[in-house]
Amino acid sequence: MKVSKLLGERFKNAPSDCLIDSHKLMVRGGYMKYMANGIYSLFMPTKRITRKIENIIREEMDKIDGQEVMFPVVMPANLWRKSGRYDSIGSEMARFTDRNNNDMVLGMTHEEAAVHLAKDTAQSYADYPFMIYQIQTKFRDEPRSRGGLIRVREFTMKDAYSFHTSQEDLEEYYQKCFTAYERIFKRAGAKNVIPVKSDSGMMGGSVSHEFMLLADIGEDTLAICSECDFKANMEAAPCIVENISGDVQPLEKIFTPDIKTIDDLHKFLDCDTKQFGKAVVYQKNSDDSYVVVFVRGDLEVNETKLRNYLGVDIHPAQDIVTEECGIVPGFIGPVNLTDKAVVVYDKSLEGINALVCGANEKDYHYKGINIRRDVGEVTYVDVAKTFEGAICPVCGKHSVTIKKGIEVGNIFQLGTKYTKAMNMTYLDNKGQAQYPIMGCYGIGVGRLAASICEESHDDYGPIWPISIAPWQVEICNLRAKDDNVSAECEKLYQHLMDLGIEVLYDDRAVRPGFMFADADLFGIPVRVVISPKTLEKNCYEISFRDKSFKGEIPVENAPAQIKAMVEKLLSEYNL
RNA sequence: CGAGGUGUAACUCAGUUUGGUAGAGUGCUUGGUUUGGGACCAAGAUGCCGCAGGUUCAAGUCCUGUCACCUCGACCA
Repeated sequence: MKVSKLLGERFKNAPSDCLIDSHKLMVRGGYMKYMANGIYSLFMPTKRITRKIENIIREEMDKIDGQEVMFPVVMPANLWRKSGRYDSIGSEMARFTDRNNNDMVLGMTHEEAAVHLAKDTAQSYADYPFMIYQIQTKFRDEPRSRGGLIRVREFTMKDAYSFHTSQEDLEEYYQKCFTAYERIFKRAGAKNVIPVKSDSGMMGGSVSHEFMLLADIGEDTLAICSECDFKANMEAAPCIVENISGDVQPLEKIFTPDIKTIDDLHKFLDCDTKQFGKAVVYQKNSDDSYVVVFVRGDLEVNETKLRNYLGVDIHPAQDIVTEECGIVPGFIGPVNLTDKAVVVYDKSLEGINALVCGANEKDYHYKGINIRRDVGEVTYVDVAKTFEGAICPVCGKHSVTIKKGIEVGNIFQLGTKYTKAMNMTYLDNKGQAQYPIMGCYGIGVGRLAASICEESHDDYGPIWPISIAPWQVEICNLRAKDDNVSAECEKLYQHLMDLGIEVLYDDRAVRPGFMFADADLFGIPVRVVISPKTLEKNCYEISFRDKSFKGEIPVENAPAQIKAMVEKLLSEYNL
């Protein structure tokens, strides 16, 4: 490809909306063009990158016996009614009616389609297990997209669905897929991708992992043990703390005028926040009834864990009217609390002998609360957010660290939710009808490309790993108006292409600085510079985008040498 | 959905307070001089000033409404 004909403008200033490096560089480098909120067109370099990522994914999926298929983007609502998700999913699913007034949806995930496709053709246990996958456009009407390709509404995703006749078989395949994912990310040149245990939602019992590319701009928070293998999404991470029991004290009501927050109370009483019981109020989405959660004063509530424990959806309480519910905001405590609310005690309070909590009365708190003595036997559950320095739930050391990550892939043991809902069965070897057990496995292709840019760039542009780089070699013609130089460039360009190398040739008559700035934005691993200067010495100048190599090679035999370099670079990504 | 902010050229932005010919830099076109890290000179093209309504002799500027986008939060199958 010649740069003079390549569509896509590269410029110095990124639009002010671009807040993260990968977004800035990919807009500045002519990789993508904004069309609407969360919707982008992609220029040729990006298409080439994502195609390479897709091919890596394809190869790895095929290796674990995946069958590539294609589901429709537009599906009838009735299919989604069968699984119940037409109603349970909110406005992130795009819906419309066709000319006959049938309800239709745009695919945001394809469990229903996968079951629909497989259901009538996999009726015997002998057909199992199998996995089908596709690489296709999804549309999810996200409340808010951000970060360029990191979080968009329309995106390309590889989604895979496996079907099994036993949980053991699913688990075995799940592990294979896990390994395949690790290979995919390595081969694509993503250096810092780690698998973490993730929240499996309210279905219970299911196992799922997310593959997280560690990056400060990541939207997910991860709890990672610095001593052992424990890695989990914050949402799913147990919070384990050491409680200081302290001495048993008498219950004492104290006057705390207008002291409503833990912070105020801490200043007022001058004691450790670990001795406070913090109350956080939620409401059930279903009927707005109240849920009061008590956690240790220095901790926060993990709403995902709370949601899972309650088994219903909740939201933070709004506009609490004491007269109606008996809850006194700012002064909530376990003693004499209204019975109208569901009360949840976090494990962090277990065993503390004397707590400071609200007295459920304006301007009063209790000191010396002993839950067993003053409230009775209660159940303690883990609903607190873990934190930097918390105790690792696996190795037991104070070694939890908190990091940010971008979710680039996830794998999930689905179970029979969809096969049951859509009545997909097979006959086992005893002639009994059974529901297949499913797993599902996703990778966001564009997000992965942007994430790799995020972790692999400098101030001047992306540094693409050669396995996914839009081209392997860029030729910079430093003097396009010089016939000699141009002829030499053209010759090398043709020669390298004949050798099967992907070449971008910058044939424009622009100043060197301009050309180098663009080359940095292209981020192509190997750069060949040809100018009157280099030809005088009868050589080309070669440099690597990651600055790991710079040198000159003689003109004769250059194509073979360049090919060898490319192959050596590629070999680092061949697993 | 809540709070805040922004809409003027392909990009960055000025102009809005105090109404009076639509601006700058970058990019683009043409010609020339240049040529190893975003050159210089000259000439040019590019605007529904988000949209609608209103006030006014006159609206980018004031008023009302509306839409879009951005940030934080909520949400995230």
